[in-house]
Amino acid sequence: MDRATTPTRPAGRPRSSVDATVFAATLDTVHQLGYAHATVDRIAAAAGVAKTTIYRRWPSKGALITACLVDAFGPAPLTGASREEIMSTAIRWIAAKIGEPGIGAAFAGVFTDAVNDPALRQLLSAQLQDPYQLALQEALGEPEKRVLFFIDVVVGTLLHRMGMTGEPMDDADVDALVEMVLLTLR
Amino acid sequence: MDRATTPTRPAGRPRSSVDATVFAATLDTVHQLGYAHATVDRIAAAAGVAKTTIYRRWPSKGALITACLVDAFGPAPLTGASREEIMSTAIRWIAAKIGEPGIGAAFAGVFTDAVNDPALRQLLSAQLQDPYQLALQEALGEPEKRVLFFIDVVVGTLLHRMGMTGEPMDDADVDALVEMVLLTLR
DNA sequence: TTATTACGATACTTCAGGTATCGATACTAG
DNA sequence: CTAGTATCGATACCTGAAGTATCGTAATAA
Repeated sequence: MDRATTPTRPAGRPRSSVDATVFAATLDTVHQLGYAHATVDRIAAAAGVAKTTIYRRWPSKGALITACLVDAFGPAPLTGASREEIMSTAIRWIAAKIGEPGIGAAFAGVFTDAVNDPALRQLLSAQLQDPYQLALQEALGEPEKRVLFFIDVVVGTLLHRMGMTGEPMDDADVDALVEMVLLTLR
Repeated sequence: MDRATTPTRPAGRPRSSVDATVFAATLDTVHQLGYAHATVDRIAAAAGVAKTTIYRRWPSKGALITACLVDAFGPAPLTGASREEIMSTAIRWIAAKIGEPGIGAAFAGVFTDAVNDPALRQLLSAQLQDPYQLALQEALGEPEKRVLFFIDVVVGTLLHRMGMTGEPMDDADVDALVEMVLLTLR
């Protein structure tokens, strides 16, 4: 196991750097078994790590999944010559991400858990939604309320399709979604 | 307790008609405690009924919630002089329903459960989505794929807002949603 | 060498969905 | 009025999963 090498290393045994391994095992397990059956025990086993090690890093399953999604999404590509192009690129990017194996199910699952867990809802909002919302606000020059509305529309639509069919939205419908949002953005 | 009076009553003690009581207790419990803490035990207690009685009528918590929602929604008001008016009326109707105490949380919760339970997903689709989808297809004269897309957009958006904020969407944003869908419908 | 901290393993607690059992009750049929 | 049948409430139980506690062992700094 490789180690975390910090400039000022504190005393004691250093934490083994297992984040990447655990994230990969998490997505893999969710992909294969679904969110509900992807227990922390199974994720730990798949990562070759003890369950206690996971709970030392993330305080709950929801927090683990959230961190995993933040890692998987990375920064949004808010590129384009116009606001329309930026919005179009962003929608297609999130649609593609949600279509990746494990990510859509993990997203729908943690969202679902968050509905009845205010602490998790706040975490999800702060870690996953706020950064993209702020970046979009900046890139589009739209007020917060309007950007939040667009996020509800795009992410809600994609997750609803994923939840009802078990499959990510096909390209034709993603095109329709882009078109619909652009008509309103203009 | 009043009884179910069937024309040809079968032998044995007749079932007490508790559906309405149980549905009311279900929405009330979900409203007060949230979906996850609204356990079948608590719902049964609130309805003044044994848990076994509930499981004799509905095979799972998901099935109970689904039946409860079907009962709460009732038939959609697909009225209006034009397709635009029909769509507008339908969107405002479902938005208002999801805003009623307990219904939004119950909907989000059972949707959430369905993501990882194919049997429940099929039940939810058959009992809750298909009737409205078919009626909309008929009323709007749009192909199935397009109606399904509209349902994903409208319901997905409303549930995402409900899930992320804990509050139903306000009137201004429902207006924006109607406007957005109508721009695409035209 | 010692103090400190993380590690894996394992047992445990809590809670919720769902099942099984049982005596009591409300009917129908004769 | 009696026998048969199916439901009722109550209760105990099983299973699975999140999260906690404990403990001996391993890795590092001083």
